[in-house]
Amino acid sequence: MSIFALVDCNNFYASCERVFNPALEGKPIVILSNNDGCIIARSNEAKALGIPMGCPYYSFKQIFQKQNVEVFSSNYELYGDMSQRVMDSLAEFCPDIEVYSIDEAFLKLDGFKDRDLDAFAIEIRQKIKQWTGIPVSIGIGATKTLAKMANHIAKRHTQSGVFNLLDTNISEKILSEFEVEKIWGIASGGEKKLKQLGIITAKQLRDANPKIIRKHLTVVGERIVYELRGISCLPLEIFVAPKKNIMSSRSFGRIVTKYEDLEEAIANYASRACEKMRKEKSRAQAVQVSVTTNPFKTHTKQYRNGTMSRFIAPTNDTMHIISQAVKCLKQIYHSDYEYKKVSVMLMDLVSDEGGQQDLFDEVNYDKSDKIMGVLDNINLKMGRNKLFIGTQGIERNWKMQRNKQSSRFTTQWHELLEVR
DNA sequence: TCTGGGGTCCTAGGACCC
DNA sequence: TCTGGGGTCCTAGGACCC
Repeated sequence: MSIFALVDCNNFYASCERVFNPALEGKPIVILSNNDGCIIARSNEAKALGIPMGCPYYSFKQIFQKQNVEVFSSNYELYGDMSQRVMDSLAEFCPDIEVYSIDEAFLKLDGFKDRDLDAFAIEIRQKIKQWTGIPVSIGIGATKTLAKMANHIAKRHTQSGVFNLLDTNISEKILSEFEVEKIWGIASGGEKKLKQLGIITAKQLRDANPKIIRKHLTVVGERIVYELRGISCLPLEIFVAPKKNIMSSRSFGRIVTKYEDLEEAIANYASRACEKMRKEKSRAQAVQVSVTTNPFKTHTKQYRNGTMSRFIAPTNDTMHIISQAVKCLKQIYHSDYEYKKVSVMLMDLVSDEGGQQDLFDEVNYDKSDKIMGVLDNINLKMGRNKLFIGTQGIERNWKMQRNKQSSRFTTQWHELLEVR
């Protein structure tokens, strides 16, 4: 039998804000999405006030003022760096680590069977807090799905922040009380189908016929059944799989109708996506551009469309990709809509080393790679977008709003925390 | 006034082949 | 009247995750 642990940072974004601003301790905090649109993270105190996840900020503004809720725009530079610190710290304890998301990691504890796992988890938790300032919860189980479940319990129903589902006596009781929709991988669609089959608890799902579950929830659901039985179907993925697609998309800070503004935005998103792609050491084989109006403004004319351009050979050249993206935009742009969002997706990524060269060797990567290297180096040293392609424009008045951002304490010298 | 961004995996169905 | 069988590849769309 395997042993998995899921380590999950508590209210991660809110906790990051607190590390550098201890006065926030005990206060309700919310963090907003890009454009200060939605609530995407809440401290426990904010949750206790009944502020739902994903709700629009404007509809709660007054409540926030009345209840003295601290509001922050999202600060991904800070959160990303704090995440790195947490993950590096975890790796000190266990070499078999899968970084699952910005605030979660799976550990495989098979090599620690002889230890008191609860005590070990409590030690990890205490050290992470000491080294990074971030509180975490740890769930332990025989599969990833069970470790997730254990973490859910750890976060809500324990003082220690640690919960272990390996003990069968405990797990029987927990599974019989655990609602099926809280299981990792079961969302509202699956919940509905399971309820029609009379399955309400995790225990019922575990004991259901896997073939019948597969019929209704595909192989994904069947795997969950086995995972609940302690049979691991989802292995630890230590090596980060190279990305297959890279997307850059952003809602606008205001309504945009002019073609020129959209073109600027597309060029900027394409440029950003290309940077990410080169960092991954990949090249794309196609680019897809999509545009959409604001779906919440139901009284205005709605429009959404996208189109794709395939390249002759894989490329990560910003200039080439911008020009292709702009061609796509021209195909789908109509002047009579109010646009809210555009996106650029680089698709079918392949490694930039070796790999397939163009059949007729028309593509000479050397020159392009040199130019892109210079571009990336300058922007790395001098700051994002110091050097950019003309199409990206200068005014960028479509840009998103982010008015309540905290300092990037850990990644920018001029934003270091000052102690007076 | 005002509603995020970025991914993955799976399946069904069409196109095409022999 | 009546029209095979089996396979692969690709794509769009759905579902789900954080």
